[in-house]
Amino acid sequence: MDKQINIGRVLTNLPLFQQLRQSEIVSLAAVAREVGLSKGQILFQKGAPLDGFYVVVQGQIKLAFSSPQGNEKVVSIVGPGQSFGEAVMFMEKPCPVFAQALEDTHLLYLAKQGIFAAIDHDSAFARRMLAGLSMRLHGLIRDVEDYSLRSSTQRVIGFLLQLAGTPVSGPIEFRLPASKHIIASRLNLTPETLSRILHSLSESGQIAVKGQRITVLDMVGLRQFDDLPYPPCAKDG
Amino acid sequence: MDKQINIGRVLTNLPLFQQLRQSEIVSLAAVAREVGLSKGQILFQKGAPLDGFYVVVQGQIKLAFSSPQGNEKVVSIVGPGQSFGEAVMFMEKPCPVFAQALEDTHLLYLAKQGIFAAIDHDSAFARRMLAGLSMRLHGLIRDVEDYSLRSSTQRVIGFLLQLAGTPVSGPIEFRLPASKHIIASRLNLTPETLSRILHSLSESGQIAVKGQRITVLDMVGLRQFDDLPYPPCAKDG
DNA sequence: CGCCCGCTTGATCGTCATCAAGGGCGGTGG
DNA sequence: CCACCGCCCTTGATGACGATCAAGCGGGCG
Repeated sequence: MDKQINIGRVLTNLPLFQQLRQSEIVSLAAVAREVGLSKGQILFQKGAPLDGFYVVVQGQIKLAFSSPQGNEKVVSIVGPGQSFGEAVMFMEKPCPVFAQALEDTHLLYLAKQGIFAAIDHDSAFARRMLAGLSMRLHGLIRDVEDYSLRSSTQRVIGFLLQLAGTPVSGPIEFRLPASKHIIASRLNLTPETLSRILHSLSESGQIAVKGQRITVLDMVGLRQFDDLPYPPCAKDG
Repeated sequence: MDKQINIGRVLTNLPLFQQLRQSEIVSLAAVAREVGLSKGQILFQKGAPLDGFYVVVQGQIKLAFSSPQGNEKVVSIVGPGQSFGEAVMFMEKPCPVFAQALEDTHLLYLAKQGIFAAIDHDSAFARRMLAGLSMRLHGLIRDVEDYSLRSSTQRVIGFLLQLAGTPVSGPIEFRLPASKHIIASRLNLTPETLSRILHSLSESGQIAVKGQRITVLDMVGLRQFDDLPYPPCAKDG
């Protein structure tokens, strides 16, 4: 296995650590541990304490919880360059979600001692952590907003538009970042409902679906397309 | 108006600033501004930038957003000693919610320059801010969990139990922290549904309701009471 | 070739929102 | 002190959205 990764290099490329001094990167790297997970493996269970946090180097981690009835709700899908677990680390409470690898995944584990040291040395780093957590918070508020006052179709549309990226005119193609039932859960839908919504969107000529491959035909049109199954004219035919 | 508040004293009593040196409290107090709001007044609109954050000295602030259709969803009800807006301040992005006084309210506004200075001087303060944001994040995740995989009855029960405080046996009485339609929105319910649920809970002998005054008759019983209108035996008669 | 898994499609059901009135309580004014 | 009004809250009837249950389909891989 010569796929040995250069921890310092990975850290340097993370947004969080972008402006850290080299010496600090080195000390962080010293407390970093590599973690390999194979697809389906659980990294930690809901309720576990965390003495550090994780950075995804390669692969994908899902954060989720499940109801007593066995239903599972995906809170977040974490990809390369992104991190998770900071909040739990700072809070020193049981983790509210569990973490599972969606594919073979390579992580870095950063123990809190190193992070605290970096905070002590460099208040700009502290600010960046604060900004990072704030972004995370913002994202969750968006989720709450979505779940609270948007229909399932609107959530799907929002999700697709987000994946499509910067609004340009003309068709855009991309892949779903995970299997459809994972996406469905992330959007608080059943797989059946997601399937029907994608179907109806493609029937109305807004998108094209081919497996995980989605083509948004017209971003502005899709954004307008708010819920209206048969809006103007043409109820017949 | 001799009801002049002592800013330093208020700050000292906040959990966030508990262990700050006196000198730091003084410099924070120097950048703090008092803000008075009367009931119903909007503090800031959704989308506004924030150059600092707020602490509630007295009164109540609701944080909410509203859909294009005019529906309003309360994200949080902030009471005395609690703060809000930190995340937006650190993020330097438009605020995802608007803030409105639920009653005549007295706030402290802390400009970010002062906070950043405190972070620079005292990394323990930085950690406490990080822990604070992490708690907030945790709370939002709980909300998402509630909305995603709990029924409306379960959400109401959870809310009541939280208000009831530490689990003791025997009846506990308390007041709802706001009018019922605000509570309903906070729980992602319509007022009608909340009313019906409270009614059914009191019919089943779990609670008693008198205006904003709630009596939980038995906390463990209520916690068990998960959704089951006719749970054990007796399907007949 | 055949199996398994992820996805789709159809039929039905439940939960909760919506629409529409009807109380009750507090506040104000006569 | 009583009458009136407005605001919450309640109660009832109905409907829609999305979940659930139950098959079918298709494609990748052994």
